[in-house]
Amino acid sequence: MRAWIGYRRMRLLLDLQLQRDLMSQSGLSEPDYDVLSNLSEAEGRKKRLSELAAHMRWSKSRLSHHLARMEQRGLVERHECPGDARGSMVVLTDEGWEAIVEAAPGHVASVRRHMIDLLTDDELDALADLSHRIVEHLSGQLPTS
Amino acid sequence: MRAWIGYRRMRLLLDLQLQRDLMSQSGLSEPDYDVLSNLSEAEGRKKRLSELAAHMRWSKSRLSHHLARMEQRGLVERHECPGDARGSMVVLTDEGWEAIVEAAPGHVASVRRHMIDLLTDDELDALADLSHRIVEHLSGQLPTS
DNA sequence: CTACGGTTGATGACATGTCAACAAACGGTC
DNA sequence: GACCGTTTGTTGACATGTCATCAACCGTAG
Repeated sequence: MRAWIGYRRMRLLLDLQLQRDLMSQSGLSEPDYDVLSNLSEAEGRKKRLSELAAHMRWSKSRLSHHLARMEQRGLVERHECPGDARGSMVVLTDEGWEAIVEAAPGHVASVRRHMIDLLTDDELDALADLSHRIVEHLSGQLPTS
Repeated sequence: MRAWIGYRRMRLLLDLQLQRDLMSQSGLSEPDYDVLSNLSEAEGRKKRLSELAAHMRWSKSRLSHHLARMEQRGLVERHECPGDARGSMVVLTDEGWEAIVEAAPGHVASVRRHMIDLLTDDELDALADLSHRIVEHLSGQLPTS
């Protein structure tokens, strides 16, 4: 029970803090950051919408809505998908690239300050292990979507 | 980094799973459950709105909106607050009490199944300790609100 | 070629959360 | 008692996420 209560409260406060740091430093929300980060690591800074959604474990609907908003801000673009007229390619714009490049160091520092630096090496190992186990467990029984 | 990535993914999947279990078993969302749970433990099954908000670390606005929705479903009621004509007392209705009593066992079982039972005693201790330390750290630098 | 079931992504309605502005009431001071 | 800064809770506008639905497109079977 201690572990559960602690986890809940940590999750609440940590998210709040990171969200605020990120927003104040770069004007990006965490979902924005995740999308940009994923795209920036992709081949050619672009990715098929459904692949992106699957990798992030977002619904296509959510991603589509979010991209619409990011598109309006000039961070990404939708291009036609060669070989599949249904699909769309999500492309990182130069502006989006700059945004993630500027935001990343601050975000990483923020994560270190509020989490990583507070834990011992043993604790980090334990956390990595246990979260990996839980993720494995849950991945097995998620909807195939 | 492993710890960070793992934590992120665990958080995403675990929330999804628990949310779905809870919703399908009892028709309550996690925020609903948290509100009801808090109220059910309170003196006389009622609590001042701002106290409730502070204890849950929700904004008063969020709580007010959420209560409006829960009130429409008959789970809670707003009463006048004796001694402070501004305030409002949030009161658990009988219906709300039944809802939380029925939902609790399933939710606890769900938490055990997807998290607690997957971890060793050492890991649970470690998680409790590290989350407590992070919460302490973050509590120190939160807005006074 | 045509038909058919499955996939892809967009969309509208709606639930939820954030933020800023507000009115009412409080409490201490003069 | 009138004043004034603070606290309380509500509200509206808006950002975000979910769900069901849809049209267009794919691939395959006949």
